[in-house]
Amino acid sequence: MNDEDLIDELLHGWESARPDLEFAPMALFARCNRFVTLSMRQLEATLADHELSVGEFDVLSALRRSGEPFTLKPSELADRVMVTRAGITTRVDKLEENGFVERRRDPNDRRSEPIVLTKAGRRLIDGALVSYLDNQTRLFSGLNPAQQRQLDSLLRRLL
Amino acid sequence: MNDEDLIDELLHGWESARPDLEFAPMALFARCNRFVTLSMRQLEATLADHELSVGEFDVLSALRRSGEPFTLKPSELADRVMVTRAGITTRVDKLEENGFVERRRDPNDRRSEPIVLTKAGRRLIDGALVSYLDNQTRLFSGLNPAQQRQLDSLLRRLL
DNA sequence: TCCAGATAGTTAGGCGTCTAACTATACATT
DNA sequence: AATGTATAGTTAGACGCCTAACTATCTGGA
Repeated sequence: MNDEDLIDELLHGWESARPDLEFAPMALFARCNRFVTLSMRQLEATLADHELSVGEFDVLSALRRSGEPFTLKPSELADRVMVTRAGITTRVDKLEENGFVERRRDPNDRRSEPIVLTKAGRRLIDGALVSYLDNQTRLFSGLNPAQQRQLDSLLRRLL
Repeated sequence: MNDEDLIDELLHGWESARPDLEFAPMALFARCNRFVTLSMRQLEATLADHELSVGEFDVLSALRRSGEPFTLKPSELADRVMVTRAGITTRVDKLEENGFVERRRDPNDRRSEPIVLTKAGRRLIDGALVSYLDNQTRLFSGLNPAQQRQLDSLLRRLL
């Protein structure tokens, strides 16, 4: 039984239990959700080859794409990675322990602890990025370029 | 700054940091992910009006659409709700505590503990279902029916 | 200058899920 | 019938995120 069947089964179950209601939007969302969930699992497996969790990858990514000097404050990271500051604290704890980032001091504001990507961190993210992009490309390989643009435009409308 | 901006910013950040790589699929997935995440938050808020978590709603749903006598074994629930059995145990614990389901005994197999929807549970799910469907309909209200069919067909291809 | 309120980050505690180990029961083979 | 293996469900412990409370520091107005 594949995923298609599972969601169709959900739909048919409801339609026979409550023929008075309209379930198409529910099934549509279920498919979105399922796609994202399955994709995240693949992503986790891909990044595990680099001994990175998705959360850690996201932090290193934000630092990497911020450009020289690859430094962001925890609050900036929280905004970009869309996680609370508490979440950033624990991710940075682990990354620092493994030597991929360092906490510095801001001479102008002693409350602030800028996070900087180390050389090892940069090597790691640059390597993992290639695997990540390969994976994302593969996710959508069932769609031709025109269909990918179509999906993108539908999602933009939804957001 | 809305979500569109956030993902476009992600894309532009990468494109200037690594102009040698192709980031369109990454951005496409980011949009899928963001849509699902935001939608789940709305769903949580909607179901909170009925004092239900999404997880509990899923369990009651599976029982409701299984039809008379609204009974499923934990292992069947786990398959349909796509959660491990351990997860079902804790959800059922809470639902049972609140009187929405009951654990019965299977005379043919004493290992098995069929879960049955109570009258109160049925009232609850039938009420919450309407809110849930309203919410899902609203999620996709930015798309016309043809666009919704288009999205559905793209997702089917992806899964 | 001093203090009230804002802000940066961490810590504590809770929630929901997972995996793995465990208990109880059923079944199949001899 | 006895025993080894499979199956149903629960429990234990870890993980990662959240919210809320906390500490330290900064800033603007009396």
